[in-house]
Amino acid sequence: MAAMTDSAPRTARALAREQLTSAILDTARRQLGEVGPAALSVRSVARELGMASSATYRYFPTRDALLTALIVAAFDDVGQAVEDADAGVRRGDHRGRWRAVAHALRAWAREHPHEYALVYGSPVPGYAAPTDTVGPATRVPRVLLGLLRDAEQAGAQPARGPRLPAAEKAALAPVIALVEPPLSPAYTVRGLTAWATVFGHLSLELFGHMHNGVLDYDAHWAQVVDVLATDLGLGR
Amino acid sequence: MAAMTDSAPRTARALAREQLTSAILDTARRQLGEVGPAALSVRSVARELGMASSATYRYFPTRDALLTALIVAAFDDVGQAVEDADAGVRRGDHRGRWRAVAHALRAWAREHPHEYALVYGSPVPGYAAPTDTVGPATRVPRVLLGLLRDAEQAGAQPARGPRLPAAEKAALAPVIALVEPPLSPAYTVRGLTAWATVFGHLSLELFGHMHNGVLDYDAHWAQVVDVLATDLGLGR
DNA sequence: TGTACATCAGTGAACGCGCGTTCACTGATGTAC
DNA sequence: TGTACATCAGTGAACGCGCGTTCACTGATGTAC
Repeated sequence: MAAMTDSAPRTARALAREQLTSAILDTARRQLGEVGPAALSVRSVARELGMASSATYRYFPTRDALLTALIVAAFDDVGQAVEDADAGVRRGDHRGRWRAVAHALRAWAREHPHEYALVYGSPVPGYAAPTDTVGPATRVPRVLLGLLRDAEQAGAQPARGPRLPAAEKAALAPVIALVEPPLSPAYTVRGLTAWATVFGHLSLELFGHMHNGVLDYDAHWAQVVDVLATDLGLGR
Repeated sequence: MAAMTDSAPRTARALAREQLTSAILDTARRQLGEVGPAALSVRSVARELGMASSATYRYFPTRDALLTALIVAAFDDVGQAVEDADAGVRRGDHRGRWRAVAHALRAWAREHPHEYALVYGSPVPGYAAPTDTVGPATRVPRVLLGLLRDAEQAGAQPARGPRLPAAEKAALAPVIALVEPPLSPAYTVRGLTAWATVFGHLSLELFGHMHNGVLDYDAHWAQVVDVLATDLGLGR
């Protein structure tokens, strides 16, 4: 008679299913952190959980489905970390927000190098990402764009750059439209450039291409983030 | 009596060995271009060449050795392309050189996406690069640094940025020392940042992370290269 | 120039491995009456 | 509340595959005298 607390799992079965699903996901995630995306195997996950490998097929119909779930989880994880970092800084402190976001992104990448590689590294051979991953993938860019929009609304101006051809303005339409009110094209170009710089630095650092050039990644990263903040015309 | 033209291969055996070695390498390269680094297999290369898989072990003692040779070849290939591009422009035209170099780099990456992934993407699982790859890997950075040094010697100045802490100057010592006379730290920071931007852009583009944001990669790339040229204080 | 021996290239079979996925099955849980 | 049937979860064996690498071998090429 009293209304049930009817969130999804009501029966014992549904509850068990929910738990095992996330147990599989957690284990897969742990193993991913050890062997990397290409070597992730259904059998080995099942082995660690002490179940028959065929049993996992009740939960993920295919290895690709498991990978997709991991990708979504990784995007959500980094998205959350970045959103939290952004939320922890006073709205008007745009440079502070940028720093916090950049720091959170790098910290996440260094703590989860294989997950970073899974979502931002070379594509996993034979795997084609379904559209489910698109939404979670935009969380990080949204934070960055939102912060730039706030800065621009507050009167910030990016460093001067070359003129913007009409072709380039047209090319950027989808990004520009991601936030409301929309970013100016000039700001968008700077934002995309900074975005590339950040991911370029992280990839070069994580994949070992700076070993012979830079002695102190922390110091250099801080400097790069500050250079970008200046180019983006963020406060201070 | 007449002095022999004694470059390395004199006997029929040595000649055959040289030819088969490069036949294996070429085939491996072709297959790499189709399946990517992680899926590259000794057996499949041998199959395509019509030889027993065990025979390849006379030439490359291990799969890793084959991968290493491919990595070196890829670095040399892109290094050559970039050096040629640089050499094709009048020395004093620093912006032109930068553009040519950037264009060559992207063209190479787009023509050889799997080789790009091999050398600049996520590490191949279970593979540890030996020191043989270090030399070829520096060809591209050397071109970039050389061009920046020329620009700086000619009086170019990078866009203003934040002050450089002593820790950062120290961190950059190895890069700074790569060219003679050495680059200023401020210029080095800008150079490294541009380097990260370029590779970040290429990785995001090649690995499909710009699909939903940018409509015209060519236009956007041209713009990014120009923005970087401006930030690097290169002519025009 | 010819012979005897050493070196090398290539073969095919085999070892041992792990993988993704399917299938017929048993037993437990849920549902309708 | 109890019974009959349907649904689901988990098992273990099996299929078929491809991989890296080793090994004993045969036959060709090179070298020393």
